[in-house]
Amino acid sequence: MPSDLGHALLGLLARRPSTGYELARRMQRPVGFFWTAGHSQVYPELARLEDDGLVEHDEVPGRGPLPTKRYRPTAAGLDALRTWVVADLAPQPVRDLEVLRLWSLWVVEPEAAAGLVERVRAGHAERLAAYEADLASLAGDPAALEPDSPAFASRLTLEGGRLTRRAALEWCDLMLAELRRPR
Amino acid sequence: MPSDLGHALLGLLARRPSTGYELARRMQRPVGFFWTAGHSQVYPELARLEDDGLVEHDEVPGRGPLPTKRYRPTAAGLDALRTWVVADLAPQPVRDLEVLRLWSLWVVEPEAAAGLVERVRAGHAERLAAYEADLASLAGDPAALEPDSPAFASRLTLEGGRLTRRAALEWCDLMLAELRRPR
DNA sequence: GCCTCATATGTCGACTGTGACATATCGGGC
DNA sequence: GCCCGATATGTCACAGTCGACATATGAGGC
Repeated sequence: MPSDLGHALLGLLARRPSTGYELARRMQRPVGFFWTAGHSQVYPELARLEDDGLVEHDEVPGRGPLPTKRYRPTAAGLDALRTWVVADLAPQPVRDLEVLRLWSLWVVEPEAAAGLVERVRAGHAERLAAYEADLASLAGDPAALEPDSPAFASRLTLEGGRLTRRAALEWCDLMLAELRRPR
Repeated sequence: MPSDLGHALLGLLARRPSTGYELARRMQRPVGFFWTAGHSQVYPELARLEDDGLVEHDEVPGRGPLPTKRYRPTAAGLDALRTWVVADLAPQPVRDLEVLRLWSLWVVEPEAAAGLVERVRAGHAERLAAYEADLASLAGDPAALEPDSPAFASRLTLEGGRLTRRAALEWCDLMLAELRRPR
């Protein structure tokens, strides 16, 4: 039973075989849009997946001090991924530091509060731009319309990011209007 | 320097003095909408905050085996909260298990994928209902319009939840339409 | 009278996640 | 010729989180 991180790695490898180093980079982007991991998590997790027979590797020429290993999922690994994707999932607790701060917005002056909201808004705008850039690069790809293609799933998750970030921007504008309403 | 959890507790106590037990409940709802903690986290964190002089307590009659302590923030605690609210914050990494699964949606049959999306949609709908219930209970409160009132910050965060969950529902409907489009 | 639930505080071990440390090579710019 | 950054794999210590364990009382239902 791999962890969530293990399934994230299986999801990456199902799209394309990779070395641990490449996986760590792919965990920053595009997967980092909704799940992140550093290389110090990736390497031990790959070893566990291999122990469980869910991935296998061969060695390729590389530039590191240790042998460079290229991993790919086994048939059992793909099965585990398919099972996990549609398995029951508990209601997900939200963990959002920005909203936690906004919840205590009333303790500071409206002026300072508006400054905070501006910064939060900028973060959402930046993310929205990243989503739209990635969506644009998928726009011409006919595979993005086929439900059994990775590009299809990529497009849908990016659409989700776009919709939620747009809503977040709308929310920030609402807050700014209220904080700056003359009183 | 308290942790994020410590600031969350200060934010709760700034609204209303509470016992550790009450704080643990309040961390499930309403704060649990965007940050959760169990009582096993709350008690040690309260002790740390008291060591740092940010909260203080008196003992009140109670039904537990140990003395029941009611905590309130000190002046230093309120200062720490105000400072933290508007402090610089690093871009927040997203960590969303549902989206991580959806990103591997392409490995399963569209039928099964649609089932997953239906369940995700139901979770969003449930949360949206909770936000709207809490918003309704604030609707008649004139304090919810005053930026220096806790009710004001509560209302804004709930509005944010409403907007983002509505966007999530819209997204789920989009995915369902694509997965069930005849081919 | 008894059982159960809510009140109430706390500890402990397991797991996860983060950043720093360690090591070594190849390619490109100065 | 030299330094730097990217490639490449791994370990370790620390902090945060979560569920289980431990304990004890008062209130209400049966």
